[in-house]
Amino acid sequence: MGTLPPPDSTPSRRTRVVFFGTAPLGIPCLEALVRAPACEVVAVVTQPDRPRGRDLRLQPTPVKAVAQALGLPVWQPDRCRDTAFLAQLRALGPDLIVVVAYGQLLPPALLEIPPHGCLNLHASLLPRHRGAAPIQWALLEGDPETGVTLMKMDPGLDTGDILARVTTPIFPDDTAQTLHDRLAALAAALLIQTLPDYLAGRLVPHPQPPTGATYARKLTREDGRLDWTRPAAELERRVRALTPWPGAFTYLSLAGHRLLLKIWAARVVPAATGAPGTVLAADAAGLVIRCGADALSVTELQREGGRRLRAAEFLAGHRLEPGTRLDPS
RNA sequence: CGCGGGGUGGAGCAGCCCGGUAGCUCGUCAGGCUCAUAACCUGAAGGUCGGUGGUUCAAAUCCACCCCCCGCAA
Repeated sequence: MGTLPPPDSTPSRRTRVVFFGTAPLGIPCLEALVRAPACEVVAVVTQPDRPRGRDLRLQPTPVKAVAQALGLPVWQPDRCRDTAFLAQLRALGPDLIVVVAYGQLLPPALLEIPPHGCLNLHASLLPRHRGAAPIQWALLEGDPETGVTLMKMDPGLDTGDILARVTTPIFPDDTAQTLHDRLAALAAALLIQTLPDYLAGRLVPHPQPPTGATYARKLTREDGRLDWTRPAAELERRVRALTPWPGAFTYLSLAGHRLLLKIWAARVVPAATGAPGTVLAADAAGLVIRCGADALSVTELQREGGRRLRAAEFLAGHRLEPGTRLDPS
């Protein structure tokens, strides 16, 4: 592997970029890099195919599917710290690595490969919500706003120096899906706007503030279980934070057995009486369930085996009398 | 062979085990009631019960294969 000439000495040469990404969040960034005239995406690194879907068949990652459609070379090392992979990457001679939702920590030996270093786009206002699920945790905690941070990667988990960031308000009806899509688009725009200045050395990296760091741990299916003793406002946020995955759910006893009930949309309505988990009303306007404080009017739901239905449609086929208890222990 | 649920008038469901007249909650249409209404009352239209084959005097229902949808799991 020869020494790369300084970028300034060959201004007409396109920047050789290797893109690391797995989840859909990175797709707009990848597409933007491919469109950028000053960049050449020389390879895409993504996680190995994993069994997914109803038959547990091996499926490509979302980023891989897009990369293949774009005709880009795709690499899928089991572990990106393996020396064989590092050698392969080094041989490619990237000027820059861009990482978005890749899913593995990059070792120092990898971070040192590109002359311009490794940039990461993270879907939060760092140092808040470092980690795997920043979008969901911003919603869960009721943050008034969130955003995307572009940082120069260091060996820590989302601890690198900040190069740029953009904020967006969290709207009352935002779900993890809508917020994700907005942040993904913002990330792509931020990357493309910032890249020329960064490559020209005109950006000063700022260390992350020493306080305010939180860790947004990965969600599990059990995080979706609604605890009716919690206040309705909190449960409403949880519904939006876990839509579409892993999904908020509860249980309903129907015809003698326990039925999984996914809650897709709900709003808070005032209520002062009734035990938590009790159905207060069930009509076309919604399925009103008493919570620890106030009540949740479920407007969209889905029983196991069934499709997603509006409350009125669901109730047309399922008799639900006021007084019914959900998720009985 | 990862586990499981389901496809029944326009929507959502019951009926299927124990074959024999197509049911419920809505919607639609017509009429009635009402100052009025998405409310209420009466009536009507609308279904080759996902497809193909089999068993049977007779299949939504039992058997075989196929197509499609969904939950778990990832």
